[in-house]
Amino acid sequence: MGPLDGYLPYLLNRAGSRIATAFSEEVRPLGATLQIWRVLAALRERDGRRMGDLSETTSIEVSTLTRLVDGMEKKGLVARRRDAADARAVALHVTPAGRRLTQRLVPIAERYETVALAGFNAVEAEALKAALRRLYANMDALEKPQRLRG
Amino acid sequence: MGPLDGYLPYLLNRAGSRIATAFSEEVRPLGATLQIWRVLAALRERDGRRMGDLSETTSIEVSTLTRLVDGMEKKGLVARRRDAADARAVALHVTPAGRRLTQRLVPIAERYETVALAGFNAVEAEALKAALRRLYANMDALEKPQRLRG
DNA sequence: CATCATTATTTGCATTTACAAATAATGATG
DNA sequence: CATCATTATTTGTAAATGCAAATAATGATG
Repeated sequence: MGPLDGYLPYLLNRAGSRIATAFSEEVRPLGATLQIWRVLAALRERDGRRMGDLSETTSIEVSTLTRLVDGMEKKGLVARRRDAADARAVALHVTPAGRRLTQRLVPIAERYETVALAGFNAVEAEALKAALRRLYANMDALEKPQRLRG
Repeated sequence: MGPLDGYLPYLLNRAGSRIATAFSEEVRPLGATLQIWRVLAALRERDGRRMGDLSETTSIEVSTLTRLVDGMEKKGLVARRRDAADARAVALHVTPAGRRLTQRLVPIAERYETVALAGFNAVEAEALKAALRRLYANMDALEKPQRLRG
């Protein structure tokens, strides 16, 4: 393995960390954090998600998510409800206050995307996104082999 | 802003987290962690780096790095030395034990790169890396405007 | 050489994080 | 319907993290 800046996981982490740090700093005055934004963004896409689903989408470990949601509930941003279909599960719903905060965060998030992709044309930007999706899917190969059901 | 999976920072974090989690799990039996690997990899590229430099290259916050290095020193992987040129700075050096651990981690790291880029040809892989470097550089625009010196 | 602004690292401390174990509910199976 | 394996979430607890303040050393400046 040669220089760090030819190593993909390094480049990925470096870029991700830099966006994350800058974004965190920027939303702090609004009383938000990056993790809160991730949850709100996931619920904005689809409200009433379960904890497990939310954990998967946000890449936040479930036990961490539980406590993050505790805090968001205290702030009145979301509400836990027992899932109608399966009472083991908890469905999370945004409140009006949560929606208002989301509305303030979306433009910031959009700006980050714009800045990050400055100088990329539409084709290049889409190629990058496609590559990242592909990369994510490729990692299936390293997952603990799942027991087959049935 | 539309669906999450069209949002670049989301894709970036998702891919990065997935690699990070899998890698962490895999190196745990060796007594290593992802952060330890990051430090060792940076020192492998260039030994005797200062803490600040190391923090920048690894994306680990300096105060966190200090304590991480404390632990690595206790494990005998690295040694702190006062920087020759500037006694305010601390230069970090790998020990033989650190080198041995690095040698065991490199093949694992290489495998991660291979798996992540499965199905990419050389041109596509290089394009992705170039895009990530570019994206990282683009974030300069959001940095707190630095006071000019002189 | 004392003072002072600057830079590099460490420490204090409160919060966040993650693994593992505990709890809660489901859906068979007998 | 009691039992049991399975799935979803939470809790216990120790370690990692990050901001802010403290410490240490430098390099002018007088």
